[in-house]
Parts: sequence; structure tokens; C-alpha cells
Amino acid sequence: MRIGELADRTGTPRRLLRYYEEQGLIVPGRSPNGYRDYHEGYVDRVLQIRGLLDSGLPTRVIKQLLPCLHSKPRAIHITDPTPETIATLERELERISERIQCLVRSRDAIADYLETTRRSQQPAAVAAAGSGATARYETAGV
Amino acid sequence: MRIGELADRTGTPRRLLRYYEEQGLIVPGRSPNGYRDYHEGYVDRVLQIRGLLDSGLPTRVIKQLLPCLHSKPRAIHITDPTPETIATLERELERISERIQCLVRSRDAIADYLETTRRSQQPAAVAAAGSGATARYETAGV
DNA sequence: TCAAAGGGTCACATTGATGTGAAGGTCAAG
DNA sequence: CTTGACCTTCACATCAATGTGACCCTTTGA
Repeated sequence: MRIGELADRTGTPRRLLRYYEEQGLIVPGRSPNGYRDYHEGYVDRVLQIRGLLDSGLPTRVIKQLLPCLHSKPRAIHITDPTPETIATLERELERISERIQCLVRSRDAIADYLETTRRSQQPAAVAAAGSGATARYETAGV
Repeated sequence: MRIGELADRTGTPRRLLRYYEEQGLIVPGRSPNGYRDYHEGYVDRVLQIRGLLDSGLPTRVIKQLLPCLHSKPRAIHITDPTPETIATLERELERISERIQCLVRSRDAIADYLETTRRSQQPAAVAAAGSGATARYETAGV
């Protein structure tokens, strides 16, 4: 597919798709006429990149993580990682875990807050008007 | 305490403490001489702010979340939130949950990758040299 | 009393992720 | 053959979070 379709399907401006490529996060092929050519897998890939970017990881780090994030088949890892790569991954694993903890704490605090607020509100009105705006957060599924 | 001590205790440059104040995230008192005066609670507060910033939340959003993140005592919430505030919080709750999911997926993928790599490595050498660099990640505690 | 350490404001620089527009090539449809 | 939609590169602009330095004041200790 060409850049426009990928942009539509991922909700990502073309500009950014080119930027991600410039940063080495994606490496599309080229049609004879010079147009970028993306295969199907880039949809998920781009969504994952955006998710990580939103979560505060810089492109530089995401680039290092990407090889791990695509060993879908438990196959042999093509590029056998160097010890430095492994060390980097371990550091990032730790940092990501910290971020998760921080976000989880905040999520739970917000959820508690909303829950408490909701309780202390007049329950009748809530029952009448609230069912459409009910927050759904699971403490379980993480 | 003054800004220098807070900076030391949180590992945060003074410049940024002033910046967070400028953004309304913290509101220190002032000594008679004009120096900023922080109470003990700001240590945790600043750490939390930094954690959220690292996790990709902009100061604008953090500012809105802070009221929830400090209802330590299940007390009455001083400023009873407006419906708009609640709606904002619910949206943010959702976005934070998405980030968590994204990070958790990545964390697990990296952990798997490391685990697999470690297994496929010559186990003898690993047993000999690896015990000091063992990655510790818990899928449980989240 | 003087120096050093720390505090204050102001302001400009930088970096990473983006927005936006100019100038031009490709291609399908009318 | 022309128009419009899509693509290309290049380049400058923006925004938030930071770095950094200038310049001056306050406190403390030798």
C-alpha cells in the first residue's frame, strides 16, 4: 500500500510516517516510480510505534526495541543480539516497568477518585443519568 | 526546605522545579526573603510529576490529575469537581489505561525476547557468568 | 568585611515530535 | 491534454520540556 492508505488506516499524518522512516523505525520498499510501498504488517507496526511514542519512549529507544516486538513466531532471532544490545534491553525493560508502575498508581488513584466522587454524588441522579458515561477500568487485566 | 535541597532529594534540576511551578504543578510558599519554601510532601509530589512526564503525559494533563493523586486520606474532596472535570478525568483514565496496555505488551515482549535469547545461549557460560546480570521483571505485581 | 554558596529573575538555545507549505513528478479519469 | 489526487523532497515553524548563562541579591562563615 502507499503512504496515504497507511496514513488513513493508522490515523497517522504522512509527515510522521516519513519521519519514522527517517528515524529508521520503518523501512518501506519503493515502487518503480519512487513511491513508498508498505506491506500489511506496517499497520500494526506503526500503531505500536505510536503507542510507545505516546508512552514517552523516544524514537531512538523504540528503534532498539522493535526487533523484540516482532518475534511473533518463536523462531530463531536473525540478528543474534550482542551483549551490549542485551544490556540495553535489560535497562529499557527496567525503565518501562517503572513507567508502568507509575501509570498504574496514577490510574488507580484516578479510578478511586472517580469512584469516590460518584458515590458521594446523589445516587438517584447518577442511576438515572450515569449509565452512559460509566467509566470502565479493570484492575484485573493488566 | 529550599529549592536546592528539593533538587538534591528528587534529582531534579532547579530550573525544572521552577518550570513545574510556572506550569502550576507545584505552588511552594515563599520565605520573607523571597526564597521558595517547600514542605516535605513536595518530594513525593515532584517524583510523581517526573514519573508522569517520563510516561508521556504533558504538564497540562498532569495538572488536572494532581488533585486525585493526593487524596491520601479518603477525605472529602475540597473542590468538588465539575462535570467537565469528571469527564476529563474519565478520558484521561482511558488514555492512561491504553498506555499501560501498550507498555505491558512491550515489556512482556522484551522479557520474552531476553528469556529466549538467554535460553538459546550456551547454558554453561550463562550459569557461570550470568547470575550477576539476571533481569528481574515480575509479570505478577502489576 | 569579604568570599562562597545558594537564591531570584530573565532570556535565549536546544532537542524531539510535529505542523505546514512550496515546488515539482506520476497517474487515472474526463 | 488537462485536471485533480496522490506522491516526492526540502525547509522552515511550532510546542513542550529542558539546558545554560547573565546578572543581581541574601545568608553564612572565616
